[in-house]
Amino acid sequence: MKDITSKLIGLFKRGYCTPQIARIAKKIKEPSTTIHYNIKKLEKEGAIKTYKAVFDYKKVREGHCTYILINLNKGKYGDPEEIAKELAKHDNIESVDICTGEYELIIKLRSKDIDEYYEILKHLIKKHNFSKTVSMTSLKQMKTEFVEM
Amino acid sequence: MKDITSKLIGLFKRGYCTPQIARIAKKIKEPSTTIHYNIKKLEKEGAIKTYKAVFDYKKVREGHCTYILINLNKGKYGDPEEIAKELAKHDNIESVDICTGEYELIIKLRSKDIDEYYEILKHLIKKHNFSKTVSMTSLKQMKTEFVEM
DNA sequence: AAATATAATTGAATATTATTCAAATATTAA
DNA sequence: TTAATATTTGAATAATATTCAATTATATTT
Repeated sequence: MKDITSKLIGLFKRGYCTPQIARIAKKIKEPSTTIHYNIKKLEKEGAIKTYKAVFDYKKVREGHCTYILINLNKGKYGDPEEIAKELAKHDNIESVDICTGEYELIIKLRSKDIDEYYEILKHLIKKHNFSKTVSMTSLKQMKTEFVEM
Repeated sequence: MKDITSKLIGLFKRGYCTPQIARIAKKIKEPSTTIHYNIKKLEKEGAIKTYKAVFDYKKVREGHCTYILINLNKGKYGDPEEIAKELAKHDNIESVDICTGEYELIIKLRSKDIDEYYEILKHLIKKHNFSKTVSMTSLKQMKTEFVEM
């Protein structure tokens, strides 16, 4: 066996998809060349970042999902934006936002299970020296990435 | 003018895209028929929910982004799952999770600006009778839907 | 208001890509 | 070991995206 599946999941997580121009043309009853023109325009303007897949994350071994509110340690440990950029590179982190309110950062972390979640969080706290974290684990995901589950 | 753009954004928010089989085949150096077979399998299993676009949300009039932590009013106002399902239908809400911790729900809300955000939140509080909400507005979105910004 | 420039729409032709099918190979179950 | 099932693959076909040139609409300038 070649395990093409996991390669596909990796690629689809952030790209390797494309619009269905013919289907859209039928749907909104316009010529496909018009649709094509307008899509290319959105892409050139940078309004569209990428085309990607949305998964049933339980079925792709990322069923555990936690929102983590983070307080950073001020001073010598680098500025929040740098830390946020670092976090954004992590493959298990779906989103990273610098926020208003009690916490400086909010991240959404997906993992296989609670054990993997714990290992990742432990590692992140150590690496970036967070002064405080509050975790909210999802018991039921009703909607993700604008897609109802 | 036909304003095809806003129709496209609406459709791409949750679908009307498809995998690029030929490009994947080149990338991982396997025959495109093999890629095709494996993708169809993932789709049949329900592992892939949809293919969609990710936007630069500032450029599609959804630049304001807030995480809202919610406490529900117990009792007569319906169970959390029903409310979550209702919220999930809302077009400005990117995600809805039922959570552990101090708050029962966490939602991610995208709007044009702070005024629209305020109107939507006011409406939601009134409609679903939340007992408490805490808002964390994103000052900078470093990553969304697994896509770095 | 007219003239000009720019942007958007569209049909026809072409290039690219997905899909189907049948056969071969590999894996799993009996 | 055999039979059943799942996966891989090349060749042929069907469907789709893309290019191009022409038309129409919109915005800008005089």
